[in-house]
Parts: sequence; C-alpha cells; structure tokens
Amino acid sequence: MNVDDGIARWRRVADGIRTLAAESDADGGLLPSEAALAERFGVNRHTVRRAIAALAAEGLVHTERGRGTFFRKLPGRLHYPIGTRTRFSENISRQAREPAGRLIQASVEPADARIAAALGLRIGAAVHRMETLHVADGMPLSVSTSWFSVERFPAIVAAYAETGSVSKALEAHGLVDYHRRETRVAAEHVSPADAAHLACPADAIVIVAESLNVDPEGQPMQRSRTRFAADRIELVFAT
Amino acid sequence: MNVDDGIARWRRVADGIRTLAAESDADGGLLPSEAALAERFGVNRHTVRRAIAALAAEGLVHTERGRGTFFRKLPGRLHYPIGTRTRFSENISRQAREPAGRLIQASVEPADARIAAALGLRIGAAVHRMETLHVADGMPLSVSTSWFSVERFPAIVAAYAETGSVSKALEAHGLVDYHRRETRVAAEHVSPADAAHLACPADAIVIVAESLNVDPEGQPMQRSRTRFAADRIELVFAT
DNA sequence: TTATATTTGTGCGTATGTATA
DNA sequence: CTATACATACGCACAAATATA
Repeated sequence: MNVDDGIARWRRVADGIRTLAAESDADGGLLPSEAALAERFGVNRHTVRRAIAALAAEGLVHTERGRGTFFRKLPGRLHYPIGTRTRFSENISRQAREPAGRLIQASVEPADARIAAALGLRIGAAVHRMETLHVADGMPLSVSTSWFSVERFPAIVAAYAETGSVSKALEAHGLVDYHRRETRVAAEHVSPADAAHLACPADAIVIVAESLNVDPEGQPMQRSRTRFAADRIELVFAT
Repeated sequence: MNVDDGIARWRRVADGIRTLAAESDADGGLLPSEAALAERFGVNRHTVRRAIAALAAEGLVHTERGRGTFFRKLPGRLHYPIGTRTRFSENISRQAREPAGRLIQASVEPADARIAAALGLRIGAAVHRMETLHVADGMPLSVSTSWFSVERFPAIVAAYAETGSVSKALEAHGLVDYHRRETRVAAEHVSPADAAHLACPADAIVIVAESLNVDPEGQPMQRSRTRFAADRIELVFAT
C-alpha cells in the first residue's frame, strides 16, 4: 500500500470501503471492525478511522460506539434491460409509473456519411432527425437522438408526437417487428443542452448508447444515440 | 487549492495538466510555462515541477531545457466487444499489442449475501477475491474485481498471477468453456484508488460493468465488477 | 446479575511526506 | 540548498460503550 501517487492512504482506504458498500449493497449493513479493516488494507487503525470519518462526513456510513459502523442506504438505480427487442415504454413501466416519451425537437436533414452508411442510404438522402426525452415517475432518465429515412417513414415525427412511443410510431408505418443489431456503450460528461433536459448538474455523467435497429429483413431503419443519466439508471444486457 | 481531501497538490496539478492535454489534443503541443501553470493553479513552482515530473515519468509529456514542456499524442478509444464469450486478451489483442493482466491484490474472504447468491454458495463460504489490472500498449484500460469459489477453484490466484489471463487460469482447473450470462452497465466518477491504477485524472469517468460467468452446465462460477477508463474504451454489445 | 470479549473513542510520541519561502 | 509549518501515518496504551456467555 506504499505507492508514491500523491493520494493519501486514508483516501484509498475510504474508497476501498466505498467499494465494499457498492459490492454488498446491504442497507444498514455492518462494516468489518476497524481492526479488521486495518489488517485488510494493511494500514494502522487510525488511518481506517480517518477514512471512516470522511465517509461519515459525507453521509455514507454512521458509527455507534461499542457497536460498529453501518452503511446507509444508497438511492437505487432503475434497470434498463437491453436485448434484441428493447422498448423503452415496456421496460420502464414495470418499475415505474407513467413512462412517457416527449418530442423535444425534429428536423429533416441530408444524411452525412456516417448516418447514410448506418441506414444503408445515399449520402445526402433526406433523414428525419428526432430529439426525444424519456421520463419515468416525473424524473427525466434519458434524451435520445434518432435518425429515420424520410422516404420510408414520412410521418414518423407526427406519429411519435402523438403516441410518445417509437414502437407505436413504427406500427403506424406498418412495421410491427424490429430488433436491435448492435449497441455501443460509452460514458461522458453531460453536455449543457442535455443537462438542461435531464435536470442534472453540469458535471453529471451520461451513459451514451449508440444502437442500430433493423427490420425483420435485416434492413437498418433506425439509428439512435441515447444519453442516460448515469446516476439514475443502469443498463442490463442479458445474453 | 487547500482542501483536506487526501490528494496531494502536485497530484491535482498533474490532473489539471492532463485535462489541458485532453482539451487541446494537439500532438507536440507546448504547455504553458511552469510559472504560468503555478499561477493558474495557485501553487508554488516547485509543485508544478513535481507534477510535470510525474507526467513525464508516465510518458505523457517531455521537457526540453530552455524550450519548454510538450504533450505527446493520445490514442483514440479502443473497442471492447462483449458477447456471450468475452475474453479480454482475445478482444484487445486484435487492436493492440501485448495485452496483459496483472494481479494487484488477492484475498480469501467469506461470501456475503450478494456474492453467495450470485455464485450459488452458502453465505460465509470461502471465496477468492481478486483485483486485476488490464493493460494494452502500455496504457491501463480497466481494473476488475472478481470472486471465485475457493472450493471449486483453489489455485485460481496463482494460476492468474502466472498466466495473466482468467481463461487460462480456469483452464488450469479443467474449465475450458464458459459464457457470460448477464452484464449490467453503469457509469461513475473514478475512485481515487482506481484513478491511481488507471493513471487517469481524479475527475475521470469509468464505465462499470458487473457480470456473471457461468459454466456449460449453467452453474455460476465467476462474478466480476470491471471499471473501464471511459476515455479510452467503448463497449460493443453485439446482439 | 457479573464477567469477559469486542468495538469504538482518545491521547501522545515519533517518523515521514508535502508545500512554501 | 536550507528552514519552517503542517499533514500524514504509525505504534502503543487506555477509557467508554456494547454484546454475549
């Protein structure tokens, strides 16, 4: 535990304890004793005590003399299952009430090289670009940008605005089945515009999921880039 | 700049300079002078010099006497494909040279409720807990914590330490095939300990992937929690 | 109830690391 | 380079609160 990295030992111990909390997410759970933690991390008990003091100051744990130190409960994240047939409304409605998608902005633009390649169109072909916000229980969870071929889905924007659901909007175009081909997952700091829509602080984190949906014939028909508020949701990939 | 957070000033200055490098991603770019950096961060010039020395030691910058200090170029994000049969070594070795896993820390502990449930063991059963670091092309990409049943994989730690690969360590126990059942993906700010291992700034982001690997009979045998440096890698789920 | 072990809380001395002037 | 101030980390000892036999 002696690395000259400019980070104090009690800070690393505090983080180790934080990890324990993340791993064994028991509310009201009992931490190992200070002596046990000192041995586990290879530091003096005073160092453990300083780490615990820092965690207590930020409210993660509380200690009771003679009894021990206990975790406090962390606000849980919603689960967002992602499989081959992901539908926002269906996913979230099992965990929260009133799932809702709201249209923020829509436009028609020429496809750039990347969009054209993803959707199998010519560069410059007209595509709908739709910006949507997804809310559950009054809490914004994600904002998403989607691209659709104008030729194939001329009225997709109106249909989404009316139903608040991509799958229902696609049904209106006669497409009742589609599935997700690929999802790329990254994470970034939130952009100012997204922070406003998600009602989160300027230094918040978003999980960025880029995906491609294809119809039953394997033809790509929707490309999307969704930014999830990372403190409110986690993605679950079942394989 | 005087906060009692257990992080040395030269470390914060070093992280600040790293951020400068990320923003103005010009290869061979010139840093502000040491005096200018000292004033910008509100520290003594000696502290700036120590920060630069640390960055030079890890290869991010190089200094030329009388001329100044210069950035080196940063690489783009690697892709990390995740499917039912993910292997770190195989994935990364197609894009980078010398993939390597290094054992950071290992211990045997009793399984808490969560680990026991995940691995199908009794609460309190002995499990190996293994902390590993994964590097490609000399750049740390992820740190991972894994849990294995001690009864089933008594020598897993030694086997990993020798081979630097989980799949090879499992082969040594006669398990040649396994697959990933579920992956949960979240994103957080990096913990100080992980930041030290990943050599990234204190305000960096990690993608947290929790997964469960099962053997051909469907029996869970490895639970892991991997933190990826979000600025170096993106996860790709093929469905 | 008492007795004992466990756990947290406190004090003090010493050595080393960090940051400034 | 030295000098100074402060933070960090350790080791030991003991007191106070709690749990348990």
